[in-house]
Amino acid sequence: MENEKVMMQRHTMSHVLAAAIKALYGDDVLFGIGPAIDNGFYYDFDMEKVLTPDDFPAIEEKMKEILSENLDMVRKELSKEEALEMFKDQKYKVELINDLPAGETISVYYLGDRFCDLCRGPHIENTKFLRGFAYKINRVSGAYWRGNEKNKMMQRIYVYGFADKNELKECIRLAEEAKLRDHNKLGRDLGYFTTVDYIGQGLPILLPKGSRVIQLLQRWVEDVEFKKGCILTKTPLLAKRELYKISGHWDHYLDGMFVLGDPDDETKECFALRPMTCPFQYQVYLNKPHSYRELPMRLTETSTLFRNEDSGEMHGLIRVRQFTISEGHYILRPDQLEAEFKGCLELAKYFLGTVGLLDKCTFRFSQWDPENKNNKYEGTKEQWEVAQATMKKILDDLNVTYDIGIDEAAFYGPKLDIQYKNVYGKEDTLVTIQIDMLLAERYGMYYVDSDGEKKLPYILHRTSLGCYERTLAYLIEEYAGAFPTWLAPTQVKILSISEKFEGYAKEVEQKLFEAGIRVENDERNEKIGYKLRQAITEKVPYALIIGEQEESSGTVSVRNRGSKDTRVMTVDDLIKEILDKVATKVRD
RNA sequence: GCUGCUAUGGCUCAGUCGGUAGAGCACGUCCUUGGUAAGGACGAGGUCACCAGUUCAAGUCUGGUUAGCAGCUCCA
Repeated sequence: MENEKVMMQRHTMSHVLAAAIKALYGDDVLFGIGPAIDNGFYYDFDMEKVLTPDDFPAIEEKMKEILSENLDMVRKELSKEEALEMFKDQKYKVELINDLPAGETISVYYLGDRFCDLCRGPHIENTKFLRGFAYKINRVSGAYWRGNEKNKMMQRIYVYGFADKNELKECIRLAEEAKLRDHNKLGRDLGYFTTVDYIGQGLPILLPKGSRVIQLLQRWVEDVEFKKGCILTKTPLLAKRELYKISGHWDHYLDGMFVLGDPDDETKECFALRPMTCPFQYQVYLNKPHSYRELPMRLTETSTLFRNEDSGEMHGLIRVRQFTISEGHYILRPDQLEAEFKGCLELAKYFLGTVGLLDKCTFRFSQWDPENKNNKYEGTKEQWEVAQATMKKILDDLNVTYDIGIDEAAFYGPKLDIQYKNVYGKEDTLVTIQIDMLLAERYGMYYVDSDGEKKLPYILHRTSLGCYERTLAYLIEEYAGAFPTWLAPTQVKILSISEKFEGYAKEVEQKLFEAGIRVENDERNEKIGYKLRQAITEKVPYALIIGEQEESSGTVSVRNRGSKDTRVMTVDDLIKEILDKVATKVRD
């Protein structure tokens, strides 16, 4: 297969890179691993010299030199003892050799006499076959040995690599283009959000535009949820440590919580900001006894949460320490689980589809780790197997295509996570639907069934549009800042030809304003072309040009974003057109 | 949290060998009274992220802190 061939070329190139590093920086370099990846390859090194982009040209030059030597890639198989002897000065290789399963063939590859690496292969037979291979060093960064943060951090050199130089060019071009959509840049430039040193990491300020978009989303989500039979709650943003002890969060997630007071001093009150809404919303259920007739009880809340993420984890609006989420907890009878799960999934798909993000979403069935290292998960193996089997059946019944994520579950149950990738390809969870068969018991939540017995309900934890900050970030990236009319913070910008027409401009502004349209009037004494350019830069969907012709005929000249044509129409027709777009939430 | 990089007006960036700051855009005022992607003049705006240190002298050198970026790790 073509793809396999490219991956083999990339893999061989990683040996060439290692050989170049060896040639340039000597024999005391410790070598890690060097696999092929999607857009090229990387190699991990442990060395004194700290690499910077200034070193890239020399490394690329050395790689070119090695490639020009037409070296054979020669495979040799060794016994474990021979391999250990050969790599006795390479501690990472020794570790890899010792971890190989007994009986596994150990092979090494010689790149001429330049470099010899422990490697399973296969490889391109001779570097002359890599002559047309196009590559460019992308970046160098830190990476833990074997991906474990307890291990030493090595230097990882990422290289773009393709069989064809046009593919390489295209890859670099796409990366450059992606940068232009980056919400963390664009969102700041366009005035959606900002950050302030002395407020702190992960605590963005939503500026008027960002606030407006989130308000629009939030009102819409709350209205739809109401129509779906959800019950609104408003619960506190913090609680005493005792609440989190019941829920299990104190034991499982203390490090991730903002604690007010000394968590270890049991003689004093200690509060913590909420990292989730579950235990708060359960109190609504616990307020009084419930009959089976009352279920499902769909509790929802637009809920602000606080999570003390590690300092290096924050990213724009995607990973923050305070965020607001449309969080729901559905208390149900076991026989209602499938139907309610389906309802949650449909709701999420409706929201994501309408805002235009669903097409790029993937679904992940997040399961526990059966080994349950570090006691991360509550409950018994049997309980987990039941919960996961139930979820699998539901997903299969609903024809959901999903990946499985082992050790990605919540501590109380399996999840369906709806994932989205940012412009750099980094994936995060947008929406989650979780089955919880454990927590009701911890809280003593029961219902009285038709037979008069007290029974434990199941709980569905779910978000409907996920975290508003994160969703806003993805929307900025998806639309490159040019929001569809129904979501645009400013829908219309009025540009008058001169002061003489400001009276009429104001009249039009007022009419649009009264129709509920988000309108701005650019009153500066600038030429129309200049004002228009500003409107385009701000990515406003509608620019209205107003002058003598418009005033005398009671019309406006409409220039839509992305179009060079102008339409002359009455203000009423314009209002109708915009309100129609808002009502149907079209992607325009 | 880890590795590396970065920090000069709202934005993009100059600032040489250490001698207390500059441009363009944006903003304000005025002129221009205009027709579809930059009309003109003038003006205001900076404790050079913060705190120490070295020095006669620090935007510039050193250390620390904070924040931003990329990646790793983590993510209820």
